[in-house]
Amino acid sequence: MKNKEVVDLLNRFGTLLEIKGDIFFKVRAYYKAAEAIEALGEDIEHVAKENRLREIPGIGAEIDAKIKEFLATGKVRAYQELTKEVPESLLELVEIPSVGPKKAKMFFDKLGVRSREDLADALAKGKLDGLPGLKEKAIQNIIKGLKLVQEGHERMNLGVATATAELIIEDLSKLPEVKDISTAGSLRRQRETIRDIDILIVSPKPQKVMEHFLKLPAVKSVNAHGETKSSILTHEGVQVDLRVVEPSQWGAALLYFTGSKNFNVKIRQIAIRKKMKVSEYGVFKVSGSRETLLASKTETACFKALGLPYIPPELREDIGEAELFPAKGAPNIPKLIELSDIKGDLHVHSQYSDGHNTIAEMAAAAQKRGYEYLAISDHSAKLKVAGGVSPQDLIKKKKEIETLNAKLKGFRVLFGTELEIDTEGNLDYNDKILSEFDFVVASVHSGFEQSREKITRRIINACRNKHVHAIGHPTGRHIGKREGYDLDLKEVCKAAVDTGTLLEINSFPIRLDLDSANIYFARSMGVKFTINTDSHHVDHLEVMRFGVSLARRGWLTAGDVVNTLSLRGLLGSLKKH
DNA sequence: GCCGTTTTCGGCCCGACTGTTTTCAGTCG
Repeated sequence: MKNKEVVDLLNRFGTLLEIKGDIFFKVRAYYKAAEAIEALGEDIEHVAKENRLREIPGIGAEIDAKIKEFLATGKVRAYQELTKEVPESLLELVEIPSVGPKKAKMFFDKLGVRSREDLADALAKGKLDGLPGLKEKAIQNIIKGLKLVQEGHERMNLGVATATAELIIEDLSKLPEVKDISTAGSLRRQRETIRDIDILIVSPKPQKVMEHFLKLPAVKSVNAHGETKSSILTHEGVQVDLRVVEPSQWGAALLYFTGSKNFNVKIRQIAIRKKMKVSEYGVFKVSGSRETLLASKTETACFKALGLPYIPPELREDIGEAELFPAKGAPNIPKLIELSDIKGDLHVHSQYSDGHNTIAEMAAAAQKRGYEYLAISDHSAKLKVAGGVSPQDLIKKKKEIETLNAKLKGFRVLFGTELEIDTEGNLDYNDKILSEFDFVVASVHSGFEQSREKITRRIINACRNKHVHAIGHPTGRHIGKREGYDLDLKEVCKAAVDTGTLLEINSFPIRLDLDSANIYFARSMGVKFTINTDSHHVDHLEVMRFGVSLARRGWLTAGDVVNTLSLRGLLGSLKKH
């Protein structure tokens, strides 16, 4: 999939135009197109080949042509022309906090600064002194920003962000002045990766809350602090933004700070059409210069005032925008899956392969979570680095599970495997062995660099085996480490639907694979899913919440996910041998 | 550059904070 490359290209295009000083709406058109493709889920090369790019909202004739040129030649002539005027390396400059397109342009025009290195050099030589609109404080901020960006302020995964936020929320919640508290922003929308943590608080005494916040032990430095808004950096380099609002503004503020940015734009456009206005202070009726407050206390009331149903935070994205804001009529919001719908986990490891805990320990932990079943899906023999289970040990493992099941009440351990799909697309165990398992999830752990055709063929081959129930972590990505392998997801979805094979939503925070855009796309193809944790420790069972969030972001209902079924229902729904 | 139950031309979301300013531009979300 070249989606990410196209997204990068369009974002770079937009930023370079912005530095050049082109009109803002043109710049935004590029950003909007990039966001639309990020939410696509489908392989952009497919879409381009079938000449459907212009069906994507935000892509018109110009960007359509540029994407096609890029896919065909790997280059875009207009982009190369642009970089002659505005060097590509200036993109490094706008990544520095407090340096935007205007300053980047000024540094380039007046000082010939082309990169972060140049800027550091110019700073050291005091060349920024005397530039218009730039005094001591601003220069200090640039120095700080430069240091920050050199240390790396990467997006963190949902697991890390959640842990950080929950610590801070726990601390702030103890204050009697804090009446209500919630995450906002991308964390509340449960995006797979988070840059900054947003926290919203209701308090009649904002000053007290702010004072306490700025003195939290986690705080390393303060970026900004005002009466209602402050921003800090933790020792781990995580930016946390806090807003404090009046009780009467809770709903409007929560709606606003949850975003996404494009979602806010969208509902404001709707408001304008209805002669209304939406801000973080409420939904207002506008007539002439008069504004009358219609709603602000709860999110539900704000949506209602706009003539919309309640839209869960996970859906406030570009994904599914066409369903969310249909040209005619009201959005039809499905009843999304919830964590409490999950009745079991079908992909966890035990000491038989590379897990830390015994089967009995894993089972006890799962039962404690209220599950009805747990499939112990250890690695298959070939994955030696992860202690793959030999055929001889499988016999022992199956016996152990049978003995344990005889003792357990209202709970069943399933005999599973995470089956290796080898570099040629062969499966690790033979059909006779495979027929013994209750559950088989087949995964790719090798040959990541192979061509799209080859990897796709390997996975489709696994789908075609009648004993394979699911494909594990289908794209193989590791957030922050490596992209997934080059996969033709559409073909895999077709094969999955044809053969009744499930696609896994892997909840482990560094995987979160399929991602939400992929899930939304696969759902549209008719795929069914299983949400698993890939736990290697009893504590990992907890990450199921992230998989469910992902499923919600992909618009899934409980009916789309097999491990919401009772044990009987599950066994009945799995591919027949 | 995109888009159309206000429009094929003329619009395109809204506000806080900072640092520099004597009224506002730039940055950020």
